[in-house]
Amino acid sequence: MSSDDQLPPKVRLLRAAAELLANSEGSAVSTRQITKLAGVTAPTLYHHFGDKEGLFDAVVSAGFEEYVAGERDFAPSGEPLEDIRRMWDNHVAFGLAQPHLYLVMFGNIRPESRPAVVADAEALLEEMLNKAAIAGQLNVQPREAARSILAANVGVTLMLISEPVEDRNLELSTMTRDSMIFAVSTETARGAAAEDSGKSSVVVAAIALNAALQASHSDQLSSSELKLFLEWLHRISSSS
Amino acid sequence: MSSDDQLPPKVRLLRAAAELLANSEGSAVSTRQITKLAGVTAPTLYHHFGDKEGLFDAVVSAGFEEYVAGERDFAPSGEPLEDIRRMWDNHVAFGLAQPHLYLVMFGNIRPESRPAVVADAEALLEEMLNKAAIAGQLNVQPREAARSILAANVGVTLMLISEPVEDRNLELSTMTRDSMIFAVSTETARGAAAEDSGKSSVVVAAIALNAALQASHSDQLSSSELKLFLEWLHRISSSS
DNA sequence: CTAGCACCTATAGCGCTGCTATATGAAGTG
DNA sequence: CACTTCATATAGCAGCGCTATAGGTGCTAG
Repeated sequence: MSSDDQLPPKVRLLRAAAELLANSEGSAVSTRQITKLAGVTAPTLYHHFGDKEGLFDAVVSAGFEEYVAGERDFAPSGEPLEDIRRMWDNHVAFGLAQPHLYLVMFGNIRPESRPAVVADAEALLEEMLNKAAIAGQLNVQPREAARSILAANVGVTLMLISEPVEDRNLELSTMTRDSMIFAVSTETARGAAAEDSGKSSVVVAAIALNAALQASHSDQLSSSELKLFLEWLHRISSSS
Repeated sequence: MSSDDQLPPKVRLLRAAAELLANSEGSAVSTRQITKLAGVTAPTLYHHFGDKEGLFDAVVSAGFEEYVAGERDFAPSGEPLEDIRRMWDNHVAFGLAQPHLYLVMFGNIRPESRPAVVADAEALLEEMLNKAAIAGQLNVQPREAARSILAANVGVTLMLISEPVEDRNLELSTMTRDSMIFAVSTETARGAAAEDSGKSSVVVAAIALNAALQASHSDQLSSSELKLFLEWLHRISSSS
């Protein structure tokens, strides 16, 4: 109907879907709205994308690259934990800027069906947490920390989206963010404590070494040795 | 069609909706399924509940009382923070036991539309956090803590629901739970491994682990394993 | 040049959805 | 009995995701 009759229908469908997803206020977006705006008919949509979810996945993966670009751009500050904070804030900002797209990406939850985008976001976080682990700043396994932080990050973002705009208080985000990061990190921004009741420095060091070994393949050990070594390392770093 | 033709249609509709919501696997629940199971026709539903969402709200508020009952029953342990942990676990357990009902309650997120059940759950948490605050165990305002903890709690539960049953790792829950509670509390139970924040590498991490292992005897490895482990550690830490 | 083929798009419509205009029955009240 | 009020049913609307079928388009082989 409108957007650039020159472009191929596939692109027009993508743009129409993205536009409707970005601007639709509350109600759902139908295939008929999309095809009408794109100036094509239904079978064209299903020829190119299989079904509605396929089209949405395509829109999401485009939106995800935008998200990833935001996550990666201002990453290397030298302080991994500070970068984690920025990734958290960027995640929330993305969700609030494009709530409908965000809801399609992270809010469309069904039992036992894990969207690919969640795994990607998790990997992104884990990557950064690995750097923190290498720097000895992590208290737990990077993978577990990534899952935990992402779950809280999504929970906060969903809660903020569901609130009326005027009530949205970003302090909820920063507070939860710092709580999570503080809890998984070795930061001591709090009244000092003895090491008798928490993780020992052995565990912290083992986690750091584990992450460092996986980041830069050391050739000091043969592959079979390394395998056993890593297993022992895991055993040590998994002990409470 | 089945359930107790004696009962008034309103109750039969509620039970049918609850049953379908509990047993439906993946796909959505339609009004036709509900009315057929209840043995009534469509206008009856709309006469009593206004629309589909009204019926679901009614089911939810019944389910919520079940949820609240679980939250309140084993509450007064004398340790408010311990009670918060139980409320968290009960929340997750409820979500995993009745995922579809939970998704209707907490996962049906739309921009600027806050379900009543969220506010109720928040109030429940805040009430308990107030006790912690009175006992001087709280670091932040109970209201803020409740919002933050609930957001993380919902985020974790949604993430667990979206995972395949066999992959569900409740450690994600306990870890996030303790992170949140620890961060808002005045508890000082942490193993502080104060680390010079110099750039760590494989070597530095290996040296740190080596030192830490010798300082505190880890019993995760047998003595022979430990001997070989230390040798490899030495090989790594002497490289480059 | 034409035949064949692969790709893309449109017409028309199926079965489903949430919902309702209208009508009928039942129950209580003057 | 007449009247009102509440509760249920018949029948159907507009919208949904999706598709069987057919036709148009452009490329390549003979």
